[in-house]
Amino acid sequence: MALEHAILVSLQEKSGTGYELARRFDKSIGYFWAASHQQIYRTLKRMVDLGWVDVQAVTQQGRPDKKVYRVGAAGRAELRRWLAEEDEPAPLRNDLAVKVRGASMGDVDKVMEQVARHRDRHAERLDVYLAIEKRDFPDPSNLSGQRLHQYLVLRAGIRSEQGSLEWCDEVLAAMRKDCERTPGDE
Amino acid sequence: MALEHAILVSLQEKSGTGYELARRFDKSIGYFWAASHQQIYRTLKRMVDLGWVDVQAVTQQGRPDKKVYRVGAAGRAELRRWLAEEDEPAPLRNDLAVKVRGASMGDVDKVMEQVARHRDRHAERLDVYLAIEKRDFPDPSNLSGQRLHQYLVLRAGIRSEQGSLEWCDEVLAAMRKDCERTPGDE
DNA sequence: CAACGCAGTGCAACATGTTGCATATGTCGG
DNA sequence: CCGACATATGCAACATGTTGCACTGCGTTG
Repeated sequence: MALEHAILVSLQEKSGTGYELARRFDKSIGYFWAASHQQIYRTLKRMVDLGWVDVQAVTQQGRPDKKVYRVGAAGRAELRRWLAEEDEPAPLRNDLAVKVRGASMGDVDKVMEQVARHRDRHAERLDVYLAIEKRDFPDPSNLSGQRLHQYLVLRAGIRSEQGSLEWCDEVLAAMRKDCERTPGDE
Repeated sequence: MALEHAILVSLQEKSGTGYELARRFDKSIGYFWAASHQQIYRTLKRMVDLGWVDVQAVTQQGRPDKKVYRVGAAGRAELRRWLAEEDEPAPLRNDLAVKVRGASMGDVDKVMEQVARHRDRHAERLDVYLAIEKRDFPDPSNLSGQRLHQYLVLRAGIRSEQGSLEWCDEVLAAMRKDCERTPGDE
């Protein structure tokens, strides 16, 4: 598992509260590892028990108190261990593909609508990523170290969305053509 | 959720036992929706309780008895309902990307080894998919209906593996170049 | 003959993720 | 002034997925 590890990476980049982490997981890190705030709070607690992170309560005025988390020595060791660990690519879970495979068992048009909707979502995401690329990494060939790694992860997001988008278009084109050829039946 | 629905699609294509389903989920359907046999047995039981599928016990000689599952009317209705249902693309969970993002917090070379291993895995998968494409769909432009849908799902697998592979190569190239430029430090 | 793999079903315990709710305070707009 | 929104943390119940084990009986291989 890796939510702990995603949190370690994020906290190592910058210490912060559970709340702040939750917001990071709504953007940047969250683009390739999703997590809700409940999951984050629960996991942070466990990580404190494991000794991976240290907490520091901070009393605030005008705002609720907060707890700042920092990666400790044990956390850094665990992170290094995990980074070097061998693991297999996670098996796929593509529900839209399941729908396409079963399309003829229901309303084909409705399935095509779903594909079109996903297509648009992927296009939106892609726009977001491309905007970030343009804004934050205008000259990618000169990046190095941590900045380079951040850029490469963004590239994963871009490629992934582009791939999904193109597949949706391929599906729509093929299914439209098939509808024309076999009008009204199936 | 969709394991039930993936099972409905698979059973609708062809009735069978839990064991047979488990093997299908090790190939074809399983290429885009993974499931273990325990999950499948448990889910089949629930689907019987829901009235979506019918069971028929078959006593065999020389082999353990088996239970053949068939999609019933309620199951077909549920499948049609789900196929038409709107849902959002699932959030990403890319642990390799997390490792790349955190690479400089550990042994960069080890992370590159992981990327290279994933690269090879994706290349293997891609070969499998391309072989299936060649064998089962030599002339894709003439497909229609269910066969077309099967083909399109295979295309999703091909595109996905190709995308992952290319990303791994991009990462390896960029990180190697970065290592040469900043030898020994960081 | 023992060990292993295939066919076949299943439980129990655990890990992880989701959903809904609870709680507190300050600011800002209508 | 009231409600919405941001800040900030958390529990409880549930759904889903993972891991390890148990049991049967046949055929093959060492």
